[in-house]
Amino acid sequence: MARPREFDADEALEKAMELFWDVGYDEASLSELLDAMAITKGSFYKAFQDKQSVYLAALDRYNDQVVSNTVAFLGNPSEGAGRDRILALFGRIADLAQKDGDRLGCFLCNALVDKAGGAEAEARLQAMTRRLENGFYRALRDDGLEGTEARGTARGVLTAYFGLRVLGRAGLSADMAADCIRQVERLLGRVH
Amino acid sequence: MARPREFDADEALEKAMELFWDVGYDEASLSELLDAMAITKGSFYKAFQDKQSVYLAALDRYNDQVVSNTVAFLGNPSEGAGRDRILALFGRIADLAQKDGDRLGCFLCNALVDKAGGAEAEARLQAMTRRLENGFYRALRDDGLEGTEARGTARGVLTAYFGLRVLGRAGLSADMAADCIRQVERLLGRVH
DNA sequence: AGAGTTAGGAACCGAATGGTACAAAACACA
DNA sequence: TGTGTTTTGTACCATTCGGTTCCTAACTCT
Repeated sequence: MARPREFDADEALEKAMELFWDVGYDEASLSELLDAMAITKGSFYKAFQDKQSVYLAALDRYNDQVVSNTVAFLGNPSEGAGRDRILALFGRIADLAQKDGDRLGCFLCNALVDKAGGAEAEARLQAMTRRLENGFYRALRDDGLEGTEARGTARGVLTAYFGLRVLGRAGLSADMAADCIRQVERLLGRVH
Repeated sequence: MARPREFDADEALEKAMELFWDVGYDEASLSELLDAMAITKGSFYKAFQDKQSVYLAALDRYNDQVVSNTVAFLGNPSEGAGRDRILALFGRIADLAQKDGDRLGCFLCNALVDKAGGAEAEARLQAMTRRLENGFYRALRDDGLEGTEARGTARGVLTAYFGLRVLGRAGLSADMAADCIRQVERLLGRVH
């Protein structure tokens, strides 16, 4: 029994996430944010609390969508052996990154470096990082790797993942990407 | 034949670099910058052009000091074999990072993700990245690795380097750091 | 000491920042 | 067709942003 909302909150949050992903927290001004979300200031502060809470919501959204998707892929036996899933993930990232014009990188990685959004943001980022690490870990366990061995390798893979993501945002070349992949292969004992 | 400067420009630039390193370009407001550099606005704009040029100068300073130092270490035969130099570098970084309270990471890596400072900044960042890669490359060549092999491995090491730096800024634990090092060892064929 | 030159500092600038207040508009329900 | 409720858009808020102006202070050289 009231006026209905004229915008899709979920859609607006998606656009907010894309902006934060691209330019970070501080660089995304409120007016840019409103433009991206295609709403006005009134609606913004009625639907959400403030800029920071939208940032946190964007992080949650990234977790629910991108990270979950990635972890699910890593844990999906129908995608091949665990190490092949990891390699496929890296290949996908490298392909995406070497298409010039991407330069987005990984929101989690970017936000980790950004250090914005206060303690609440950091807690979410740490949780996401752990999820990713555990995704790699479980994929390696699927290949029969022993616990501590899988844990160590998972962390090495996580390190390479973030490194590749940074290079992707820096605009890595095709052959650079190929070399990175090859090193991950070696890390996983899958030398061609 | 004029009034002498009351502050050390080099020292002020050092402080500016430290602030940009810590919080990035946008998050470092002019007033914070002035506080850190311990000068007033008048001196700032008299001695430097504007905020961005100080940022560029800070990047140059990082290149001249930190990156040069790192590359020199990687190329110094008296520090042991090439791969041992690389491992020593990673060990140093991990040690520094696991001391809690650091959380600075690498200015180059942070700035790469930040994407601030315009095209001039990006050119410097790309140059620095190349210097680092070549530092790894030359260290590997010192161990007798063949050209393309050394290039590929250098890029894998560079990826791990950035990854470790991101994790360091995220506040990695001691055992996480140890695991990362172990994977680099494996990458270099120096399994213990 | 005086002239010339530069640094320092404070006042000031318009623009943009994140955020609030409030009236008008658009709906659901009676 | 009112009436109540919520959204929307606009005007407004203090504060801060990066940057300029300009006067005074401090110094060197003659």
